[in-house]
Amino acid sequence: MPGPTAPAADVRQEVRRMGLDDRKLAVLRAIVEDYVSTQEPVGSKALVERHQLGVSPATVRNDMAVLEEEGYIRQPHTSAGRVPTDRGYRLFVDRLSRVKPLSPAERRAIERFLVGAVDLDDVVHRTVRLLAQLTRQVAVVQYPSLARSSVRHLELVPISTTRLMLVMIADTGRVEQRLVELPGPVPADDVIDLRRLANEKLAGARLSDTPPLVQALVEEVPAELRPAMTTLSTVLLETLVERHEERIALAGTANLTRGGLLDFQGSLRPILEALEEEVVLLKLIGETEPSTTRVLIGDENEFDNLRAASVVSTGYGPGTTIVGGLGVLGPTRMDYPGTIATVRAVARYVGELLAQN
Amino acid sequence: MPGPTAPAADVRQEVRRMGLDDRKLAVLRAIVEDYVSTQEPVGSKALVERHQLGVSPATVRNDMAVLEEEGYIRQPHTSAGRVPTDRGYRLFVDRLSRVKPLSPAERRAIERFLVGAVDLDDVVHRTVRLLAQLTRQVAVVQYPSLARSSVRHLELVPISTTRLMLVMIADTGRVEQRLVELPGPVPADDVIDLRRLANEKLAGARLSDTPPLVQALVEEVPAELRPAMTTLSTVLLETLVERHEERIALAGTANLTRGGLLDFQGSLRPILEALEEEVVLLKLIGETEPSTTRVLIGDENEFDNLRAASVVSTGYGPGTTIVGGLGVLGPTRMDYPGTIATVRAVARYVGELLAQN
DNA sequence: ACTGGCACTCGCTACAGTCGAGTGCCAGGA
DNA sequence: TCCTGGCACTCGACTGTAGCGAGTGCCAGT
Repeated sequence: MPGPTAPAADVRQEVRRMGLDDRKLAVLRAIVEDYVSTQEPVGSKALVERHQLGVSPATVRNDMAVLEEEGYIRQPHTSAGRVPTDRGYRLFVDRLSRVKPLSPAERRAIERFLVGAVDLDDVVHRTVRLLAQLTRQVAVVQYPSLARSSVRHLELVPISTTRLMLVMIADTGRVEQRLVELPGPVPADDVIDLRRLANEKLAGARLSDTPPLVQALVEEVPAELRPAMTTLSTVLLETLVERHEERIALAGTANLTRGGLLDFQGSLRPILEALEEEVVLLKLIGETEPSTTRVLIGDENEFDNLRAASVVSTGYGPGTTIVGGLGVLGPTRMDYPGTIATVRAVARYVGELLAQN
Repeated sequence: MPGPTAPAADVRQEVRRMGLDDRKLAVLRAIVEDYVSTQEPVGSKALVERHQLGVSPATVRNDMAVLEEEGYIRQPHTSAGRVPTDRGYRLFVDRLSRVKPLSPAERRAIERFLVGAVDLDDVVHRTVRLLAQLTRQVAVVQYPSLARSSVRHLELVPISTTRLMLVMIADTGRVEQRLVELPGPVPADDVIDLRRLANEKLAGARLSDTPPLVQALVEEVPAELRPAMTTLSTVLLETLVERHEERIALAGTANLTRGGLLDFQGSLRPILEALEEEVVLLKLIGETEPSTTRVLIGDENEFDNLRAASVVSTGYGPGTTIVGGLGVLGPTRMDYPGTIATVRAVARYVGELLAQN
């Protein structure tokens, strides 16, 4: 893979090879910008009126014909203007747009919104609502992933003689509880021992590193505590291994109805269905790559239900580490530069907030 | 207020006074049933064909005219069939319908869905999805209300010398955590004392009864622990008094798109907006009355955004106590008997499940 | 290589006409 | 008194036609 600056040059070259000179790219940029703001197919005449292209509509038409042939734009109907294709948006995002700086008002909104959060739940809920409000789209925030957290403390609360509540507090602020059915009655003193032993061994460890530690723990434990510790460790491991434990917050679904029924080809159904599936959401924003912002446009998306949507997502976390993902989902006809800027900014602020705790 | 059987007789009498004999009621019932299943205005001819009314279309037309005059049905257009009004649905629900018994398949689905829940979160999530799936509508489940819970255990986990994580475990299974900023450094031994004292005083108490206990706790505590206990108690009380702490789970929003755009007069916007507001949801299903099932039809609803929707809700809890509410939201054109039956059944199963823990 | 001109396409809107479901009303019959 | 068959009427849904206009592709000219 080439270095970080190479791809732009590559793209430029490749684009050139296709016969797209700078003016044609300017035309594409103008089409995307106009279409995003007006939501109507844009024609050659309107284009030259609203942008200083320095050429006549006829010339623009010729450029448009080339752009269409290359698959960057298309005509909804023969007698209509042009609309960007997913490929057109992709080129726009990669080559033709600069990330918009946030307005001071937006910065203020972010800060005001996030201060005063008392709780991880609170932070996540505020974040997701903020993101939905600023981008006017559907926002998704993943809770800090357990896999990337460390154990801060394990607590065992007796419910009855054969039942414990296991509470795990992670350094990211997440708190998970599990009911543990013990194989037999365990006296209160033994519970204290179990807790002490477990904390000595596991506190501070990254959750992903615990399986061998838990294994050792079970083996080292005094014989009379062995059965209890075994069930305990089973539950504990399931809490870690099972990635079902990822949690997600969602907000702004009402924003899907903006722009009437034009976006999403008239039916919100598939979108709403996809948003109900945690697995789908996790794949969308659960960052796999480095900390770069990811933009998935239309059919680049792996889920059929989301073919009419775009997703902008990024990772967040204290400092430079990443503990979870967040992002927004909207129509392919989306203000990419603005959305990308907002998503990044919110992720950064949340990261700072987490770093303070 | 009259006894439990009186209202029906009252309604019958009042209805009679309006000149609605049994046949007219049968016509209304038939209209509601047909309209609910076909989603199209129902005419006199179709009615006599599909139901054994024993009279001619003309007679039915006369009855319809009366029903319309009384406000139970209306015509969308002059040359169309009749559609029930909110008032018509109300009469139907109160007088003309029996709660449908659940099918064995549904009972099995409920049982299968709810066994194997490991966690309160798990129970709530499974429940809300189950409810959405069975009723094919939007389901809402309130977590067990803190106000109706008792303290099972308080845990204090040191984060740093001046920071504690306060974890409260309630008997309903809810676990709440709060970060506590102490006024000054507190040694580890003192934290243990704080925990012991707090648990001695508060464990077992209903949360609504704790304010005086917390007050006493602060006063009784040794002087050197006083400042820490004071901040602790502040946080604790805010966790209880602030009813912001109610939590809600939601599922099935995709079901809003069933029935095309006919339901909800063409726009999901107001509905989706309402569903984003926790306060609204709580008012909807947070049961105020006794354990009876509540049905709110159309404009009986206090929120303008939900004028086109109906809500069926009830309380749930272990045994006969009630710790939270659950329900569904759908179009006024809804299978009320079936929905009511399902909501009740799910609430009962969840109650049993909670009773086991 | 760009531009003005021109013929062409085709979606959108308005309008007129037909069809048919459904109604209200009335006179006659049980 | 209540029900019924018959009949005229209403009006939404659908169809077909025509004109408009935005927008295009192409071509000849500079």
